[in-house]
Amino acid sequence: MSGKDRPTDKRNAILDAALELIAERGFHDTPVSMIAKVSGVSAGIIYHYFDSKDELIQVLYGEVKLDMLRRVGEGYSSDLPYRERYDRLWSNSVDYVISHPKQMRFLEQFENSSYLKPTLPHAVLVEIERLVGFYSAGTADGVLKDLPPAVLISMSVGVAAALAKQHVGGAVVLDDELSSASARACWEAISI
Amino acid sequence: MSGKDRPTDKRNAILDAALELIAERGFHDTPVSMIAKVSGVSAGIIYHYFDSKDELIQVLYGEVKLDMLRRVGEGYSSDLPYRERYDRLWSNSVDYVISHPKQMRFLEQFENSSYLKPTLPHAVLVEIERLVGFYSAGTADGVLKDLPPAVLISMSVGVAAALAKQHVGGAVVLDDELSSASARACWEAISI
Amino acid sequence: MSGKDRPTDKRNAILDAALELIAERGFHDTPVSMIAKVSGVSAGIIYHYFDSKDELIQVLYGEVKLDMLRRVGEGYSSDLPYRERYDRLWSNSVDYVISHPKQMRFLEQFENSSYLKPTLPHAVLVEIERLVGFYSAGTADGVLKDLPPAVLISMSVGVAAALAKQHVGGAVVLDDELSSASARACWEAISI
Amino acid sequence: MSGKDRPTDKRNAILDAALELIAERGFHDTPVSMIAKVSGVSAGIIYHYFDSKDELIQVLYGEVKLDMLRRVGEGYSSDLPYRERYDRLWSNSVDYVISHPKQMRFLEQFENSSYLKPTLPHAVLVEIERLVGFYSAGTADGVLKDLPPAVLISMSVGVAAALAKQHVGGAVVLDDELSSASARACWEAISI
DNA sequence: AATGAATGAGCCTTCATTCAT
DNA sequence: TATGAATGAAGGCTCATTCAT
Repeated sequence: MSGKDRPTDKRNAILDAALELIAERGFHDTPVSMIAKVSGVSAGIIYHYFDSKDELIQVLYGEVKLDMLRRVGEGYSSDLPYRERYDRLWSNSVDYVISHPKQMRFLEQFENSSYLKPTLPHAVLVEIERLVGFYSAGTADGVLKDLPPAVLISMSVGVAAALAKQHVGGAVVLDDELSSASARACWEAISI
Repeated sequence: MSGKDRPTDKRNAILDAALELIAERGFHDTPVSMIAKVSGVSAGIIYHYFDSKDELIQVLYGEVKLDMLRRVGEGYSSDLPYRERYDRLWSNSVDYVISHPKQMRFLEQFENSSYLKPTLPHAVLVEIERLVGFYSAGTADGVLKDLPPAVLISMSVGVAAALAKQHVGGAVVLDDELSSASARACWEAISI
Repeated sequence: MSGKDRPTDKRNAILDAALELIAERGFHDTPVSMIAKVSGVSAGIIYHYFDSKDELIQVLYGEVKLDMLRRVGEGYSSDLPYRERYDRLWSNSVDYVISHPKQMRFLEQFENSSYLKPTLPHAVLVEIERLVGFYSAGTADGVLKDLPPAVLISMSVGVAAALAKQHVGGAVVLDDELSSASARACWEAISI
Repeated sequence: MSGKDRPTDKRNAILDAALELIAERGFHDTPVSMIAKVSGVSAGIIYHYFDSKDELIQVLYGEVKLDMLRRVGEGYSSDLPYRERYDRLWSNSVDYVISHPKQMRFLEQFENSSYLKPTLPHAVLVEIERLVGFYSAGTADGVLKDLPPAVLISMSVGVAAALAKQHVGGAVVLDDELSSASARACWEAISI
């Protein structure tokens, strides 16, 4: 450990504490003072790094959302056959949701709240483009049905995320076998 | 309409105003005083009908959720063939989501907030049982895949709701044709 | 039970409930609505019998205080020797305090609150005069010390009440023996 | 005095204002906002120094009660003869009550309210022990009557306080002469 | 950069009182 | 007389934000 914290460490500590607290308690049961205490900084300094509580949350959303999309797209290569790429997307989605419950709680709260803004950060849009690209290419190549990418996404990655969420909630046990069977079923929905 | 309000009218006015305001502004930008003003009652009387703001919201959730589930299950009869029943569920879901945006905004906010309680009202559970019944019977009759009902639900009604939500948000235009095509695709996912 | 309550019954029920509740919970944790509920009447009707919560409490004070003074002065006769009259006052005081804890709690709260008004009801003043009369006559007859009656009262009845209060609170056990011994001691203080 | 307030000054300003206001207006006619205004601070900061209005009042009670007991016990030495020590306690009590009417109003309100808790702060108990010690030693040494200390206290210091209270209220004029005469009378009550 | 005391607006809730019935 | 729904003025408390140090 270096003798003095780099400023970025403090900033990250704030964001980490905010994520953890908001995931567990919600936006409005998470005062700035509590974020300060948990992250080991003073309340005042938070306003040095962020203009307001609102901006802190927006920034946090951007970072978490981007990280999520990148992990879902990880190891993805347009060299692979569609079916294999699909499986990759599916399992990445399931893995992310199951292993990042705090992030998911945060994202869901955010996206269903009035914090959500109509415009997404550019980097996030780029990742979404990549995802859409897979589906539109699949359609163009005659492998996937001729449905809008948004629809195909809902029928595949969307279902994967929904199932993983239910696994976290205890409503179903999504072991490898059930996950594969579900992936196969959804492939029937989207493929020709 | 009689000249005098029945007490139930005032109660309903409060619930209606709360639904509208919370859907648009969120729980925490909706002070009780604002609910009072919009529903045309005094702030104090709200506490005559409900123990607290929290309880008001819980009651509202129970009513809205129950109404939604009933509308989704409407016109449903076990005499019909599975495919027709499925179509019914699909279009009911799409119709409800598209025609009840306030309710949906409210439900989503609630279910992704710390207001959500682990136990649902009995009447709601009954409706959920009905829905689950369709899928488990389908599996037992060899019409639907041998997957847990919760999984089949996510692959069908869940997708319908997701698409309708995107329609409301403007991301896709879910006309009858696209809806039917999507329903057909999802049927491929869940049927044998 | 007669077929209809006489109004005075309802009024008394209100006063009784108020006494009980205020003694236990204090003035400000005793809403009018609670007095109504405990006394089995509606909140509105209380304002038929009393102008305000304040007046209700003033009336209650007057009644309780008068009753207390009368019981303390009970069986008192100017025919008896001073010492016997003194013993009577002493034991009446002790008895009242011990057997009327609610009344005492109420009186003490009232007399140490801003409810207390500088002027007492006439009937109460009359009773106080009787008491003062005993002491001033005693002084005039050369039996009691030449001290103001108020001082002699504090040294006798006042002490009796204080001891009884401590008995109720559990700080001392004021059995007959201790009571007599204490009465004797105080007699030494006030008598010549 | 330095130009900047030490934090303790603000805390004391709050306690002083609370004492003054509560003594004059009672607990429930003394909003926190009024304490803030009179003490020259914002309403919010009071909750930085105290958890709640209730705790503020409890702390205030502890401080006032302790100060009172210490002043009553001032200049007291077990080297002095009992009679002189008694005189000291008597005059200290009278002086305190007469010169601290706000404190007395506050203490009486508090001790006759539901704020009173069964357990006293340790420092207060220590002072009470000292007082009790005087009386039990007096009894052991055969100077005072064989009565429980609590009883002897009521017959002496208790009477002194009662008389001083009446002086403040205007019911008697407790000049030095009357005070001495009363002290002498009570000494007859408690001494052998 | 950093602290944390301080501010003050606003929120949920209570409750004495009124009034239509 | 009697009810209890309704009102509306406070009150206690929280918390995002500022600022002196």
